[in-house]
Amino acid sequence: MNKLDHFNIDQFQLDLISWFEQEQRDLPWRMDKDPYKVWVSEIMLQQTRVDTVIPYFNNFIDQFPTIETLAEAEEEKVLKAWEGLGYYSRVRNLHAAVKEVAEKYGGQVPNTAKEISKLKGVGPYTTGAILSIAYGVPEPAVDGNVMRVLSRILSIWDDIAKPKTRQQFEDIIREIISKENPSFFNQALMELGALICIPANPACLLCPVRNHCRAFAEGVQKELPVKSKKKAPVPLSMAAVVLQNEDKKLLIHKRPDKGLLANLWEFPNHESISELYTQKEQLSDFINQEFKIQTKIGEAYTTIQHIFSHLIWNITVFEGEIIGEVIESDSLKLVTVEELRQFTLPVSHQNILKSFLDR
DNA sequence: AAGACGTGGGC
DNA sequence: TGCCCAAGTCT
Repeated sequence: MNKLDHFNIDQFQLDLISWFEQEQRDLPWRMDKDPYKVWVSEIMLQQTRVDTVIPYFNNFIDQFPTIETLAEAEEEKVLKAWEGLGYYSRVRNLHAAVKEVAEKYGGQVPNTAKEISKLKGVGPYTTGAILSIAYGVPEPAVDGNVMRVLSRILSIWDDIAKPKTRQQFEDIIREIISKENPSFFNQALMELGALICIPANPACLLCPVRNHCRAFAEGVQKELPVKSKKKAPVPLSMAAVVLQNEDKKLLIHKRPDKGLLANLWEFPNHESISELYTQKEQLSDFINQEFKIQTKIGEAYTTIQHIFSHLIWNITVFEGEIIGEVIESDSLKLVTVEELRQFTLPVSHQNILKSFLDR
């Protein structure tokens, strides 16, 4: 039994693309088909809502309008333009990949799946999105929307959280994608998922392809897609301190270039390990050894919780003073509140700063 | 394959 | 409040 038996591919393409031509949103990355802008938008849109991305995209393109300008930009500036968007490795990978395109491809984004998919941060979805939208190549671009929409239309009950399932959807898309307009076909599927075929309470009565939809016919649209639940985030106790010197400058530290919040700046902190001695003593000992400074840590004045996708920071926030000299380095600096604006802080540490200024 | 990797919004 | 999500990729 083939899922596509009795499925009218030509009529489906027509109904879907006609709807998209009529109803698509005006979005800044739809102004033209510049492969670079398509690329930037696709990276920003990974796991991120359109409304969140719009201002970031406009600002990013203002600052880095071309491959060349981004390739030549300093990482500090590039990270700053991403501040608050999350998944920061996206922009570090984009930066590295754009440099590669500048050097290896003369500033032209390559137009084959083989070459595009080798670029850092460009996986199967983004490869298909760039190829179809910027170059009109009929390549699948299977994201969460496409899996949700297709699982309903074809009544597919495989778990879309499994990596293997995405491959199966790619195989199906290869069979039904419009060869004449793969760009609109792929975008229409995603637009439909964003506007009509939404996760909860899909607006089937407004759907341009409901006559093609098996889940709608069977009344099971709310049961699809099947998606296994993610593990709950793990709570972690942490102590952080806003340290001032005699000039009221604040001590900040640059995180390592790998892992969580890589290369972002933060206030000195560490994970609380045992109950053997107080959080304050642990923090003090850690900072003295890690940064080779002497401090007088005061009292905790607030607590801040920050929830990531996979963990929760429960941060006890202290204030304190630095005794004597600080030897600054590439990863340790003393800055005024004004100067701090140029550094990229994760939202959790932006909140620590606010709590300090408001205390 | 499954976990790491951010954040803000909706209900 | 708490949970799920939103145009995924890397290891």
